[in-house]
Amino acid sequence: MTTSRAPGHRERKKQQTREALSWAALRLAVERGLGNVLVEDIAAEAGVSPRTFNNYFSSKAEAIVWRHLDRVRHIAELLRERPPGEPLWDSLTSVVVLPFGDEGARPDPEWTAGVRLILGQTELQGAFLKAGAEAERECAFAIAERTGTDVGRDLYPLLVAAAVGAAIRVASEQWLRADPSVPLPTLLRDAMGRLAAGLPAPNAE
Amino acid sequence: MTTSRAPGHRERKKQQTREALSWAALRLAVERGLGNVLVEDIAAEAGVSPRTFNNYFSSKAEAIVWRHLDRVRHIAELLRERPPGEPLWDSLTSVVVLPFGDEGARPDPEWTAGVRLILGQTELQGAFLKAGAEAERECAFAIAERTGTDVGRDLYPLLVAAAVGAAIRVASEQWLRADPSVPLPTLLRDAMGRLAAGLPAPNAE
DNA sequence: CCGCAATATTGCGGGATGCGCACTTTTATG
DNA sequence: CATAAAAGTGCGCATCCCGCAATATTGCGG
Repeated sequence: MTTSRAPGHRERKKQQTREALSWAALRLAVERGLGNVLVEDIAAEAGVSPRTFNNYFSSKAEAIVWRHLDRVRHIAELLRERPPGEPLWDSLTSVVVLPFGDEGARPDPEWTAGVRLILGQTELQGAFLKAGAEAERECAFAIAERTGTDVGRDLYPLLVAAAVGAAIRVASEQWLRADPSVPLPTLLRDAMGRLAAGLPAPNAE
Repeated sequence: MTTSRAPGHRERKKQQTREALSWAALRLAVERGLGNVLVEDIAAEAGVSPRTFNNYFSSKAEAIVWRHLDRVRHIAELLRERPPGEPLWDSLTSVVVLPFGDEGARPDPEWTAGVRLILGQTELQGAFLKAGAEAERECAFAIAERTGTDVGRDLYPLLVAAAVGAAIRVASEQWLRADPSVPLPTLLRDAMGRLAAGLPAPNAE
């Protein structure tokens, strides 16, 4: 649980194995389809026994989605590093955009394929959302610190975290769907801006 | 079993069976714990063969969560029935609160137990969230009609739907956690109000 | 540098699941 | 009433998830 006083070198290798497994799972699933990948294959790809796979992940889906979770998890940390004076929603927006590369940056085909796989395969969506929810809870704590609220009693921090999670999710979906490719950070900023503005109905026209 | 006398309502019986299965799954899982319930038991409880269970649901989790999905699904319909003049967020709030009973109403122990089970058991959360996401997509269409936007091109309707879904989720969790029981509709209104207000940081004090 | 204790990995095995396939029963239609 | 369509059923298999116990690896103190 507490990561602090470990000598690290052992934990390090574990994390390495975990990453290798997650990576292998994603790669195989992308290239030959989720249904045609056995746990056995993933383990082989990562150089461990099939049984070991389940020491790290309790399902294929969990393994594939883990990289995402790890990524979004950083958002909470990043949020804590923001200058305390900054308005909350400015912090949130910066922090949400950050892990997804700079505005004009590379799509990163590896990442794109992963997102496409996850959002496409029905069986992964559950795990994906669940991972997202976990990440949200961590963010909620950071938000609570920031706003002087209590995760246990006030609904505010969890609500904000969930809303932000929703924004990320929706922006990502739209990003994949967008025909003339629009940079994800742009979509994220748009979504966050609307949230902060109270999601007013767009003056249609 | 009741043979529906009216012709054509084969669909009716199917729905009936589906409901029986979902109901049985929920009931058994609540009373003896999810891990101690076999598909076989659920099927027996509903009076069909185990194989038939999988014709309706592809997992225990899906069966349990289905009732929830069915419930939330109505929100989209309800939204379409609102007077077109009403401000969007007023409509949304009404419609969100509606399926969960009136303000001062019954807790409905059956429902409470179900929610508690779903939010507690890790294995159900994925399915639960996935079902929620599906419901959100349906709501998005209703919102798009209402606001003259396009689900395929604009990110607005999906964003609003996802935010509303987040509000429902968070409010429900808080409702279970609340020590001096607070009515769920109250929490829902609170959450929706904050969303519509742009989730301003509460003036701490 | 060595042996010991903690921890990680592995193999085995069983219970349960999800689903394809073919067969039987029920229901709707002409 | 005959017959086709659709739902329910039984069987079997590939896979999965996990507990348990044995083994290998790692880190630490002497």
